[in-house]
Amino acid sequence: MAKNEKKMVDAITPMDEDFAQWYTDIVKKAELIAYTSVKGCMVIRPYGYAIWENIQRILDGMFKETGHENVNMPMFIPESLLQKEKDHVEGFAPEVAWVTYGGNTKLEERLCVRPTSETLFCDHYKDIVHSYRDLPKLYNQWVSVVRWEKTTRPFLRSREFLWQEGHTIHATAEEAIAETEQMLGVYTRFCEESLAIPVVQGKKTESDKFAGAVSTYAIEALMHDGKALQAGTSHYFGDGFAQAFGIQYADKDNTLKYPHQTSWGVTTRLIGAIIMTHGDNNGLVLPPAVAPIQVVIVPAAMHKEGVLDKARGVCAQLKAAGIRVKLDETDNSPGWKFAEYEMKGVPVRLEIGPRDIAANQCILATRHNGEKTPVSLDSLTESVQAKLQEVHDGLYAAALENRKNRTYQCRSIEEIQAALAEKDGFIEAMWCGDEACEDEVKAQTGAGSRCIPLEQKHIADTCVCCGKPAKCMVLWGKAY
RNA sequence: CGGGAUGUAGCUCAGUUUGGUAGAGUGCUUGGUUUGGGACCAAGAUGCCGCAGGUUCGAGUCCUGUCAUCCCGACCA
Repeated sequence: MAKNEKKMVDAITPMDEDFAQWYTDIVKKAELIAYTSVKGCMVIRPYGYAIWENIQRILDGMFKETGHENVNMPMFIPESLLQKEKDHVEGFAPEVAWVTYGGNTKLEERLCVRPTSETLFCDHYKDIVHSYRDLPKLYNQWVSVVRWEKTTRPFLRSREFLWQEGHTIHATAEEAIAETEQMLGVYTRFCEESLAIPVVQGKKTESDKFAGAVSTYAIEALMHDGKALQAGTSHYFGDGFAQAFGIQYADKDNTLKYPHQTSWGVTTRLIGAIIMTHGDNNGLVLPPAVAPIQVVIVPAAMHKEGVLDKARGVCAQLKAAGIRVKLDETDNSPGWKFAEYEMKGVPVRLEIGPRDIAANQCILATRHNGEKTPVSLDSLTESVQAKLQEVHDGLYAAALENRKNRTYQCRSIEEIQAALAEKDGFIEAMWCGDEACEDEVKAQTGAGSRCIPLEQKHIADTCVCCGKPAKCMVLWGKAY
């Protein structure tokens, strides 16, 4: 026992000791990723990819429900195309990867590997949008993009990452703005209802906007270590891209007009958010909606007559009810299996042994709080389904509680410094709207502006930095 | 891109100071005993010592370069 305990401690670095190492241990030991020989490019292993597939499936359904269609753009962008919108190219140029040869032929024009696909969509919209009848186009694609980051971390910042990028084009600014807001809402619902991650919706400040956008909205989540993670973004472009790319449509009154565009995206970073929101010192903790395995069945005294048959029966029954269930029939010891599936964050574990079978029950253990309760085999499916919902609610409540405990309202830079000296977290503080103050707060506290929350609070009358009249409340925090 | 650390078996690492036959634990394979919180015994397999140069009779060990990973900053989903 003592030996076993030591092993488990060795298995993973405690969160409080070294949060970054804890994170790295989890992504490797839960078999989410493997490194490759190219910096910042990782193998997303089956267990990690299965989480992404669940994210995709749910989000894709939400996109379809709101009228979007999937398309697929090429991964190469000619340099001249990338350069059509000035702010956009300036924002992305430093981190694009280039292709200059096709086979052994030097290309006449070098091609950039897409860091994002606004330019490709615009080039296409130019050809297919001519009339108000052609609008809107509500497109999305699930692809990978490349950004040549200097420092990389699995899921949080890799050079190639998987994402979805929605690109829509509308007749009017109002419609486009409504779309931007709608998709921010979709992301918020998804994070809260499927990932059990509470988020703050807000607008980015001018300095933090997406390259080429009129306005950028984002959802911000607070990780377990008190750092902020941007979990999704939604941009309104106005007609700037349309002008740069020459996209025009004839309106009902036969005048030529520039359409208005949006784009929005979430990435595999969401998996990083799940890890850092719900994980603990025993490993990953997955929200049931995206867990590749929702229920693992661990038979005890597996060799005893009837145990395996019963376990298989239970497995089939849960599977028939649409639950993602796995029965582990390997000859590893039960203790090994407990630790293994805890590491992998499986939300619910069922233990079935001779004693349980005799009592017509099994033991149901929940990963997030370690509780074990006996449940009757007669109503097992219902019990498991109810428990999965309970787990989700418990995860969400705990994450919300953590955010609440770590959100500080500050009226001066000194108060911010004092709050962050205790523990990193979100700072709610007023801002005059001046970029110099934004920079000053970051320089003095380490906390940058995360967003201007849609839900505003009145903390004070004056800017936290310069003391001039405040325009709005800003959410500040140290960021990933 | 600056500062620091590390690359040796699938994994964690020792060996580098003082150059001389490639090591341990764990995992893996096989057989047996086990199985209600990471079981035990026995036998076996596994190495471009990150990569490229150099010094040397001889390099895991010394020198130069390079690549990757981790941490801390600046930039970013």
